[in-house]
Amino acid sequence: MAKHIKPTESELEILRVLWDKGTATVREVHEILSEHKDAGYTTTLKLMQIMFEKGIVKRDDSSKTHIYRANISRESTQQQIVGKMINSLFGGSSSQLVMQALGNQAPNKEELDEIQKMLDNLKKQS
Amino acid sequence: MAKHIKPTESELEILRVLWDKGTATVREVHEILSEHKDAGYTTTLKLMQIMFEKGIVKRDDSSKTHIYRANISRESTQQQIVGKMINSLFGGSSSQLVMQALGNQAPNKEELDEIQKMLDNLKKQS
DNA sequence: CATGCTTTACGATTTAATTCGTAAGCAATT
DNA sequence: AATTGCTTACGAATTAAATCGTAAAGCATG
Repeated sequence: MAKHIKPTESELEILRVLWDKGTATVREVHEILSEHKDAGYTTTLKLMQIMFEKGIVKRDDSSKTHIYRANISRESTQQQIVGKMINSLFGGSSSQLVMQALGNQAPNKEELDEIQKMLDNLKKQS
Repeated sequence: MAKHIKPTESELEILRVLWDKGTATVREVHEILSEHKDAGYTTTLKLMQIMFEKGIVKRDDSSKTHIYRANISRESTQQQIVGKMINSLFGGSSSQLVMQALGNQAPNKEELDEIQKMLDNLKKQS
């Protein structure tokens, strides 16, 4: 059932907004993106139209101002991209990626506990 | 001092070969790549020439057949890409990435122990 | 209903990545 | 020395992503 779709970098930026907000108009997405990025309104519009053609987003066009929402989940997209990276950059070893991520940017106490819990579970199974 | 270089997907494939072998000729890289990918020899050559111009690889051209080696380390490249992904896809939370990676593809016993060791260290510090 | 503001649609351009054809050089072999 | 087979160099074509300009349509308000 996993969508075989690889969002580009720009598409990912838009998806993040949609994932956060649930639904959004082009204007709303553009406002948020333009805080950190500098591109014209029609650029964002065009990107979202292309994403619609690709099936990455859905839209409600019953009123003039269309309302967009993501059509692929954050989780499946994360999984797809992380899985790909494990293979392409870490020779298939997820633990290498985990080590790198942990060394990179240490999580706080709560997060550590959460990871510990996950680890305990995996240990039981192995 | 981190190189501000973002290898493309194809460049990463070549880097992986160079990281594994240490040094390699275009022919050697191409042989390995063509096991899984289908592109002509001159394509690989051109890519490696471009990588040389960008400074991603070094080469010894003292003999006719040039000998290439990576000019950015596997570790720093991993760090760069993982860091970027944590921000772009996991809202800056490395633990989210870790959870995703662990759920994605469970490590074996030895790897779990290694992760546990790392986790213990981080806990001490926090 | 005219004006102005916002929207979508869409073509065109730009930029970057990938691919390949062809030429030229060099070395070994005939 | 000609042939063969490898190499690099390099221009050019292709493909994909991102950007933007312009036009047309909808809608509110004077």
